[in-house]
Amino acid sequence: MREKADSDLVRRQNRRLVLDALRQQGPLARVELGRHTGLSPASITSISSQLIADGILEEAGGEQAPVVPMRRGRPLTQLDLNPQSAHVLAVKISIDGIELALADGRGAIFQRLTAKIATYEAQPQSFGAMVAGEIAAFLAHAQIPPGRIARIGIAVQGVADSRAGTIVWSPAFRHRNIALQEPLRRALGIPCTVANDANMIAEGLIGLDRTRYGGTAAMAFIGYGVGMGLVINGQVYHGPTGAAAEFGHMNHQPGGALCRCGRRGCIEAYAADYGIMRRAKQNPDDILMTHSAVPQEDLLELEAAARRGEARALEAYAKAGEALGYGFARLIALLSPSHIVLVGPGTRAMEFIEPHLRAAIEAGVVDELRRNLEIDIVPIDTDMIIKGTIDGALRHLDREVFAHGPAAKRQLVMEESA
Amino acid sequence: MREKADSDLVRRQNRRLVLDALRQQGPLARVELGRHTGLSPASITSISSQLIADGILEEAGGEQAPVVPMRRGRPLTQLDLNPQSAHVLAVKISIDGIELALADGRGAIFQRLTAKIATYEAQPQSFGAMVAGEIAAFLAHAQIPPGRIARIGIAVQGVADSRAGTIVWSPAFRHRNIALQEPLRRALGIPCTVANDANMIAEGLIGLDRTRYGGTAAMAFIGYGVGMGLVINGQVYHGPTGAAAEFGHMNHQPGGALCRCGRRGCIEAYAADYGIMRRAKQNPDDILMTHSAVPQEDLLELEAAARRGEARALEAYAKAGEALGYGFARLIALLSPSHIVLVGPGTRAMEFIEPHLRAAIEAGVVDELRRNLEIDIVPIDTDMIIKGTIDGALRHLDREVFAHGPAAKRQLVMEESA
DNA sequence: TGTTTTATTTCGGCGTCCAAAAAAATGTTG
DNA sequence: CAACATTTTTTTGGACGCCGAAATAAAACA
Repeated sequence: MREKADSDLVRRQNRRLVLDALRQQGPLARVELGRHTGLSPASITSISSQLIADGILEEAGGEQAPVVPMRRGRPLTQLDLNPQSAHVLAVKISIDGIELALADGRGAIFQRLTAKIATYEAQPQSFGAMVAGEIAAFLAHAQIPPGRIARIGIAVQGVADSRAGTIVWSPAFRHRNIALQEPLRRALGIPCTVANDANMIAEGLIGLDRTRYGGTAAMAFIGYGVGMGLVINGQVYHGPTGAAAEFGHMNHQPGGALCRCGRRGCIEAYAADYGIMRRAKQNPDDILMTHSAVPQEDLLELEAAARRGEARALEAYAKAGEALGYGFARLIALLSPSHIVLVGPGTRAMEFIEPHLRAAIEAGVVDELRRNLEIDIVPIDTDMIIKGTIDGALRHLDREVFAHGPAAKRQLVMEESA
Repeated sequence: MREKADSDLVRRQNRRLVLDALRQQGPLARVELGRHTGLSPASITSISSQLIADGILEEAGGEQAPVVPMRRGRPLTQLDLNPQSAHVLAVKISIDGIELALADGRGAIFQRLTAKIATYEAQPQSFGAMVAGEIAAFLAHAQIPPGRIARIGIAVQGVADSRAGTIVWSPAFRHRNIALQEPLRRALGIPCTVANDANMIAEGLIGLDRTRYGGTAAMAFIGYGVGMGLVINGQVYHGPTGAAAEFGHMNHQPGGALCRCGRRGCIEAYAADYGIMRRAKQNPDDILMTHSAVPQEDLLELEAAARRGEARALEAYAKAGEALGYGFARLIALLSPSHIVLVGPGTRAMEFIEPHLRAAIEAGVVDELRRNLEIDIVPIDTDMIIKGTIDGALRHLDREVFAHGPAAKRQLVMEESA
């Protein structure tokens, strides 16, 4: 509510409504678009024909299975996003690894690559250029000119400043404040977004089910770390500085267990892989194990131990549940979200964690505030970060580019009349 | 971004921009309105003349001191809100007391009343009618017909459901779920908002300084209880159920001190008047003193004791600071607001609380997240709740009524042409 | 009194929406 | 198989609100 309204805003908003409906629902006929957006058939005709002319939409080829084939009247002509409208690139950076995925305008991934890249010892001055190099090589190999890529989304563990386009702090890096947006823009000429990986999961979940998660929800990722994406009024919340929802580093216990971030008592220090493992092995609270990830075998063995009923394993999971539960209780007191979603490999052991988690929520927050709360545990999909990054990049494109329409339009009109 | 855009939306949005600018800046000339809103002079003329015709604005009488008197050119004609456009009523309900204030369309209070009213033993079925009775009597005495009141705002301690228009739980009531909106609408025919008192303080602070608090900020009230108003992207956050930002009942310490809400370890149980007093007197943590407010003399005496350096008083304030500080640390991890504002009588003892509060924030949250954080301690103004309630009601009117324009317009146009 | 300056209003054009009517494309039926 | 029914889509004409430019208004200055 800061922007002045004029016919430009009207066009932008309504074009975006049409694009949103198609992203959400898949191919739709014009009448259906009218129902979804509230616009009249006349307006839909006008908007969609412009979007088609702009190369953003296309009429679906007749091979589309007619859903309701036996009906009188003129058949529906489905409209869909034009996959050629633009390509987007999702980049996921983890400890000493980088994952690239190239998607078309509909979000379908058609090329991907996983590569080693030295992150932990990387220098802030040069890392951006290194990533740009990886991307350039990947695009060259895929035979896609960089100009076809409309946007790059980068997901990274830790604190990202999405405004400045930098990695503020990440467990994957020894150094701080690593710029990415600016080096990539310089090297490749492509705009880019840097975001926390959990925020991208939230972005993906919104794409999956907007009616469920489109209100106010908290998505917690539990695994090698504890992250969160916060959805407030249907938007992933980024906060004034572009860094927020650091649930993993929300304090649970003053002066408590040592966390990777250097503070004491963070939720992550109890509920991330390394925190659980540390406790299960009865290692002291104030010692951090190596910076590399906890081996998968060890985690599976711990789950097996818990299944056998071994007290130490159960106790470690209980403590994780308690830390998570009190964290959620505190979050609920502040925001009272309608959904809390748990995702990530850590949910494998949920049977041992959940009772303590729920008990802590009950002990920690007034009944009234959690009356309409649902807790969802979503099956693990390691690709969710990549998918969410692509979704987010495409929605950004819709909003900031496609909704505006081509800047050249006025000139074309003038040429015609001349 | 759910609403379809048409000329109706354009009118609404731009009328609202004009109203917002006037509420924020006071009287403005048309050119200045143009600068504030981004609209062209032609549009401002058109919009303002309609708003004047609707009785919402008026041209300021010449008695207005010309700010820049010696200037060439046609002098500015100031426009201002018409105080007669509507009246709003603010109601503040506290333990066994009710406060009423009647304000004009500019927010100036011109009539007020403080009365006793039995809240604690009030029945959920009848309390709404009782309040309606008080209001009717007040209006009769003020010789204002109820039809002149466009909106009632009710501020109450505790958890309010602003969607349902009820008091969900409040320390001022023994019973729960007390309906207000519906009884008032039935008895008086006036729409009404029920909100938490701290949210209304936030509303008032936004009105005071929108550039400072119009982004993302947390306003904490410290006094007989601990409340919070959360401003997210310039809007007071109400949450999906209409109840949120229950900072006072955010857990600080699992299994800790008993709180008025019945849970253990809430921040309020350490930082509200009764919590501080309990600790200073070394009463056990799990005993609640009477439900009446802590006497003012006792609080002043405790402050004096702290000033004399008495250990028990200092320790109680230290504990309060720690509870508040860790609460803020947790809040910052989630939302990283740009401002935290402390208001209320509890800030009188801030010199004893603040060092511990700041130490807890430092211990509890990564440096990066609090880099752009400012903590403001705002001088106590007991009237802030009333003022904020009025501000909120007027902004609601602007948005939902004045921005739309009269429904009769179409008919008028048709009559003219006939 | 005429000139300069600044504020406001008027006028004509533009872009987008919508309702209603027309056109298109197909199924149904005698 | 031609006329009718039904549904989708496009076309047409009118409304609304914005804007730029020109006109008008109201003062100070000279």
